[in-house]
Amino acid sequence: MAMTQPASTYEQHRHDAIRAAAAVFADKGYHGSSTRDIAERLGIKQGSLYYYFKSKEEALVEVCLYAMRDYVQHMEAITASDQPFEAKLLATITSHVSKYREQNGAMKVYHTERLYLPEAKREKLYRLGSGYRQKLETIFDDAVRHGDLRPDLDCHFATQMVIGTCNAWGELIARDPDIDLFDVIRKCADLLSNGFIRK
Amino acid sequence: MAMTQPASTYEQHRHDAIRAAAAVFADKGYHGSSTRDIAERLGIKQGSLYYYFKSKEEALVEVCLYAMRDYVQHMEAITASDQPFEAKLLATITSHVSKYREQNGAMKVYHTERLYLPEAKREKLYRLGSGYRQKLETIFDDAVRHGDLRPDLDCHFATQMVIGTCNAWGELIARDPDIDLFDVIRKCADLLSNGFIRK
Amino acid sequence: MAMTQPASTYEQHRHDAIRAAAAVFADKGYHGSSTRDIAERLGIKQGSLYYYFKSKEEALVEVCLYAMRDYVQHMEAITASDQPFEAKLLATITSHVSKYREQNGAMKVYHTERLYLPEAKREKLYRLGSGYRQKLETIFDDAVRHGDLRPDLDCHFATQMVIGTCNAWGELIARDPDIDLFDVIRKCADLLSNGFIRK
Amino acid sequence: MAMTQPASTYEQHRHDAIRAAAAVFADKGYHGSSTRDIAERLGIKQGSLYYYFKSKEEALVEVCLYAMRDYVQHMEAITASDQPFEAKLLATITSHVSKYREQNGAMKVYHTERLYLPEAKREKLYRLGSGYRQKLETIFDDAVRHGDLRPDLDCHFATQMVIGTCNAWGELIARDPDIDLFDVIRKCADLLSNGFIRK
DNA sequence: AATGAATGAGAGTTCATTCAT
DNA sequence: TATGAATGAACTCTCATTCAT
Repeated sequence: MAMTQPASTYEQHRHDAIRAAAAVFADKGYHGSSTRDIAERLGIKQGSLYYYFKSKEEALVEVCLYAMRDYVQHMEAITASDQPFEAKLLATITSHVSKYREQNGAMKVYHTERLYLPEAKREKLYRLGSGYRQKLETIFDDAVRHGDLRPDLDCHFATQMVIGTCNAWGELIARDPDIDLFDVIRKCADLLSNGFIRK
Repeated sequence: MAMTQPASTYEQHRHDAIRAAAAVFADKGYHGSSTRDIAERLGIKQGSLYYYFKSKEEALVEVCLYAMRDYVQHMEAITASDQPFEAKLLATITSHVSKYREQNGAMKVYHTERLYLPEAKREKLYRLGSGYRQKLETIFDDAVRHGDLRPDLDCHFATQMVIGTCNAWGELIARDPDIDLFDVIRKCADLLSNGFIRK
Repeated sequence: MAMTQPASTYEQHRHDAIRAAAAVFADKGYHGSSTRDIAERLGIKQGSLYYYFKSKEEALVEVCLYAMRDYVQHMEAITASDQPFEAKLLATITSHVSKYREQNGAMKVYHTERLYLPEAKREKLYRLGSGYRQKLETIFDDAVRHGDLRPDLDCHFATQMVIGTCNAWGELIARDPDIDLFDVIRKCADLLSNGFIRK
Repeated sequence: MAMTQPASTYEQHRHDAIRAAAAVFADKGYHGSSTRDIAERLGIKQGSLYYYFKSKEEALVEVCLYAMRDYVQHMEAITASDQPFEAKLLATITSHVSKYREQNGAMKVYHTERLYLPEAKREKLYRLGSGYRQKLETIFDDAVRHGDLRPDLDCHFATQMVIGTCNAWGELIARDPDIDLFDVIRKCADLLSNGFIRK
C-alpha cells in the first residue's frame, strides 16, 4: 500500500528539488545560498532550476510547506488519542524534535528562514502552523482541568515553552549528528514535567 | 561615577556603527543585509562605513563581541555569589533573556549569524562564550551535591536546556515588544525549577 | 589542411574575449583597464565577461598564455634548423618582433603586465617562456664553438641583448603602425651582428 | 659649495614626496599604486599628500620631470665633448643605464607610465626629452661623416637602437640589484660597436 | 603643515532571472 | 526536459579627492 501519491516524474523531480533546496538553505541560510548551489546539489544546471520553481523565493516557500507536512496532523492525532498527559507530551516532543533530523533540514529552514518571506506568504504559512500551537495548548488545558498539572499553570506560556525548547534542541541535534536523539527527548520531557528541583 | 569610558570621538562613532550593524543584522540577517543598509541607519554614505570596519565580516565580528561583552562576567558574578539555587537560576535567566532586548539585537545576531563566520573567527568567539556554559554547569553541579536538585539530574543537559530556553524566549521577546519581559523570566524560572506537573 | 582547431562556439567566443582583453590591456595597462572596457570591446555587457573568465586576473593569465603560444616552439624550430648563425638570428628577430604586431598586443601585455600577477601564476608563465632564452643561448654557444662569432662573446649577455632589443623595437612598432616591420628586422639583425663600427 | 638650491623646507619635503611617488609607481605601476601607498612610504597620512600634489596625476608628471632632470644636459655635455665615438657611446650608455638605479626608479616610471598621461602633458614631457634623441643622433651623424662608422649606417635607427637597448637593460638592472652595472655597460657598448660576428 | 573624516564615483564580482534552442 | 548564454541589478570594497580643523 503506497503511502505517497504515485507521482508523475515531474512531481518526483520537483520533490527532489525541494529537498535539495532544504539542505542548502539549512546549511547556508536562505540569503547565503545561491540558486547555483541548489542546482549543483541536484546535479542540474542553474537555469534548469526554474523549471521547478519560478523563483528562489518560491523554493523557500516550498521548503517551508514541506516542513509543515504532517506536522499539524501529527499534533491532532496526539490530541485525539486517549493517553495521559505525560505520554502526550513525550509524543509531542518526539514528533517535533525528530523532525529536525528529517526532510533534509526543512524544519530548521522553516524555523529560521521563514521570516525572510514577504508578509503575505509568511502569514499563510503561519496560519498553517498555528493550529499546532492551539492543539498543544488544549492538551495543557485539559490536563490542568483534569488535575494532572499545577492549577496555576499558564497554559499559553507552557505551550510556547515546549515549542521553544523543542526548537532549541532541534537546532542542536541538527548540527551535531552524534547527539542521541531519544536521550534528548526523554530528558527533555522529564525535565519539563518535573523540573530540576528535588521533590 | 562614570558609567562609560571617556572614549575618543572615533571610538564613539565606531560604537554607533557597531550598534547600527547589530540592528540591521538582527532584522535581516547577515547575508540579507547590505552595507548600504547599515550606513543608511547610521546616516552616512555606504563607502564611509569602511572607515569603521575594514569589511562587512569585521562588522559581524564586532557585533558578536559586543553581544558577548559582560556576558561571561555576569555569569561569573552569579556563580560566585552566595545565593540559593533558585535565586541563581533566576539571575541567570534574567541576565540572558534581558540581553535580547538590549544592544540593538546583538545577542540575536550572535546566536543566529555567528555560524557564517569563517572557522577561525568563529572559534575565537566560541572560546570567549564557552566559559558561560561551564560556569552555569557548576551551579547545577553544586546544587545537586548540596541536595537542592534531583540527584539523577544530568547537569550538562540541564545547562543546555536553560541556555536553549533562554535563547528561544529571547527570540520571541526580541520580535514582539509587547511581551512582558519579567513575566517571562519569572515563569520560565519557575517552570524549569518545578515542572508542569502537580506535586 | 585545417589551420585552426574546429572549436566549439564557447571556445571561439572565449578566444574572442581573450583577444579583446589583450587589446585593452595593451592599450591601457592591466590596472588601467576595467572589465567594462573589455566587455564593451567585445560587444557584451560587463557581467557577461564572467561567463568567460572567472576574474580579471584570469583574463590576464589567458592573454599571457596566448602571447606565449607557438613562441617557444618557434624558437625550437629555429634552433633545430640547419642554417648559418645569421639566418637563425634573423629568424629569431623576425619571429619575436613580428609578434608585437600580432595577437592584438598580447605580447606587449605579456612583457609589461605579467609582473602584476601573483607570484605563483607568474612563476608558471615564466617556466613556459624560459625555454625560449635557453634555446636562443644555445644558438650563440654553437656559433661561438663553430668559429662564427667572437670567441670572447658572453653568450648569456648576448641572448639578453637580443631579447631586450626585440622587446624595445616591439614596443615601438606596436605603438606606431607606420613603422616598416621588415626594415626594422633587417637593420636590427645587421647591427647586432656587425655593430656600428666600420671594419 | 652646495650643488642644489638651499631649498625651503616645503621644497625639500616636496622633493621627498616626488621620490616616494617614484618608488611606488616604479614598483606597482601608476594605476596599481594608491595615493595611500605613496603617503605611507612618506610616513604621512593620505590626505596630506595633497599638500604637495594637487592630484595623483600631477605626482606622475613630477616624477617624470624628475627623471628627465639633467638627462638632456648630460647628453649635451657628451655631444660637446671632444672624444672619439666609442668614448661618447660609452658615456651615453653609462649615463642612461645608471639612471635606472638612481632617483628611486623615476626613470623606469618615465619610460613605462608616461603613456598614461593625457595627451597634452605627455606632449610637454616628450618635447623635453626629444632633445636627447636628437643630440645622440648627431653623434652618429658626425661619426659617420668622420669615417668612424659604417657609411651605410641608418643613424636614426642606430639612435633608437641605443636608446631601446639602454631601456631594456635598465629594466633588468632596476629589477635585479645583483646585476653588475658596469659590466653591463661595457659589454653593451662593445656589442653595439662591434657586433657579435668575428671579424 | 598635517590630519581625521567623509564622500562619490567606480571598480570587480555575484546572482536571480530569462529565453532561444 | 534541460541547457548555454546573456543580462541587469545589486553587492562589497577601493580610491582620489575635499575640507574643516
